[in-house]
Amino acid sequence: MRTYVANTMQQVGQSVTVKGWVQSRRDHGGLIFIDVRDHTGIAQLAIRPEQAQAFALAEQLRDEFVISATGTVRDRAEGLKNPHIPTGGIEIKVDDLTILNRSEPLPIQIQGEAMANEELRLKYRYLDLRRPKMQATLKKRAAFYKYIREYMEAGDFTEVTTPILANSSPEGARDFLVPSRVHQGKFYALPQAPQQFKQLLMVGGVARYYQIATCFRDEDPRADRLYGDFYQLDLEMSFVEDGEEVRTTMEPLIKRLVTEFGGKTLLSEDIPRIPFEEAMDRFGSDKPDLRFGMELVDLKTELQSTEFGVFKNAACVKAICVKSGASLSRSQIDKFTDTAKSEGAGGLAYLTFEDGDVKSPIAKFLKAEEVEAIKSKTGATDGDIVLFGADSRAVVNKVLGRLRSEFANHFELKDPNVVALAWIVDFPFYEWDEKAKKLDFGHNPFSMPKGGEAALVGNESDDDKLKIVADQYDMVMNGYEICSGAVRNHNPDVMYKMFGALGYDTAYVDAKFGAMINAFKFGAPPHAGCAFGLDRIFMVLQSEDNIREVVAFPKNGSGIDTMMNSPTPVEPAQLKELGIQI
RNA sequence: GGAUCCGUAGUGAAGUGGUUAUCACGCCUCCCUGUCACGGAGGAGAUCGCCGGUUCAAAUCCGGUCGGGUCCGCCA
Repeated sequence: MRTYVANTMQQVGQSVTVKGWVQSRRDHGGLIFIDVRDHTGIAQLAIRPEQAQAFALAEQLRDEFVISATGTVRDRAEGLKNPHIPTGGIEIKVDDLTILNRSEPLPIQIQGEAMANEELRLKYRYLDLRRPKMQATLKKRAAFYKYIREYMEAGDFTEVTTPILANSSPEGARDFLVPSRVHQGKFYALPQAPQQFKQLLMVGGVARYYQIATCFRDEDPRADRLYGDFYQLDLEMSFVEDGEEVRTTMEPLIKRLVTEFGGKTLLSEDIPRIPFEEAMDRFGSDKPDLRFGMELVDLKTELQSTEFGVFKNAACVKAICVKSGASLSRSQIDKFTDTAKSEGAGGLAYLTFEDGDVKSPIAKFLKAEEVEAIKSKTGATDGDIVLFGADSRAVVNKVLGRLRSEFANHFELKDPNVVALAWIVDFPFYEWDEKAKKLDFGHNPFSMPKGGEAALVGNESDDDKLKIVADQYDMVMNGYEICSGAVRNHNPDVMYKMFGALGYDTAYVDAKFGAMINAFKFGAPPHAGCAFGLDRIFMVLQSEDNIREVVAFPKNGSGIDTMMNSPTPVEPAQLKELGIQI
């Protein structure tokens, strides 16, 4: 029978068999030590020439050979103990050794810190997973799911699985299409989210639904966004009064995941509700990191009569004050300027307050009282730097919002042990699509406008429509969007009107969302819900800044699985059977 | 689709125009009875991602290309 390495400590004086991998071999000529590793830890084997067969085999061992060793557990003498590992007080005097499998030298290092070369780690992920940190991550993730399920079950949510072979949906992300052999020329699509199914469950009388759902999106990845498939805690509740009911139902879970499960500290037990417009004004982002201040300050009023052209001609002038930022070197400021430009800024104007004086390339364009007003409004004191954005409101927010985050990184203001949560509410229903020069849905076309059908009355112009607020909410965790939800539109008439406002007629809505719109005609209860991005939440809880670190087999940044070599071409015969030509 | 950074033995790194490209780990041979990232002696292993250009001379400078990271677009 096999004894786990971690349990050998309790078996002193007894014979045990341990099985695992060779972590290291220390061959002293007449005495060989083997560190054997299993999923519970590392223990030392001692093999002497008296056990001739075992000794001969031990001489052949190399790193990562798979072995079984039987021997007696015994206490180590004083001075021979290893304080660095839990089993350091004992060792196993081996009588019998078996090589279960051999191993070539590993193409990656699995001891110590993770290698910088992620490409190789992913190609040999099955080896990378032997790393204790990765082992711990997989176990922790299983516990994470269990914790969530227990909360949902206790909250009277019913887990329902929904189809993986679903329909292509015209809005949103690019679909993964799946050809049908039986119905040639027709395609399924992998669900970007179980959105329509869960709403149909509401119509079907499921009071509270949840699912740890696999979602599929064929969009370019980011450090915090996986390519291809990822996991959401998807949920929906019927007969809710408003979005607040969903938020207060789910908020305790997230708080407990942060504290009880994740062992981190909440910035505040009180989770703020911040309207979208306010978030954009104060933080320049709809997913602000609230662990630090450095809020955007509007200076248009203070600078209304300025002669400085850059400020005078801009629709919007805002600034952020970076505490102790006067210490930044010229080249550091140049780097932040490049960042600002990449976000659409023409440049990056700034004022440095140092030695009771103000220093800046633009100081000569500003009147003394203007500098004073800026200093006062931004709260700048000696040693600070104030940086400006002057452009359209959208550009200013984007630039300063990005800089706010970058400066926080630079000055290490993001405490990794603290988690700041916020609900961003009241998203605009429609957005102006600058490329297409027309209105489009902001977030989710299935949301209820705040005020219901009445919100649409009298709003004929694009400007009016842009003011319509959706009953939509995101949860934000340390600057990451971790949840998106809404009170859904369960009224077919309102649905037709919301699409109609963008020029889509009834026939279009019926064609694209026929099942749902039809279902809503048969007594659909009011309902609301949301979906939490589980990979991303887990990433933050694990203090990782790359989401691939918390996933067993992620695709790389090009959407390729270099380990399995997918995607791959397929046999012509397979294509023919599906009626597909490339 | 765009921007930007990176690419040097199996692995991780050093090397910013000039002898035979340096180091650590790993690998091979030998020695070693208390190590624990054991130690000692010796050895093999790199057309410096690829192609082209500049130069008397290129890992190094320039252009292109391929691969990877990050960001923008995109992600209802």
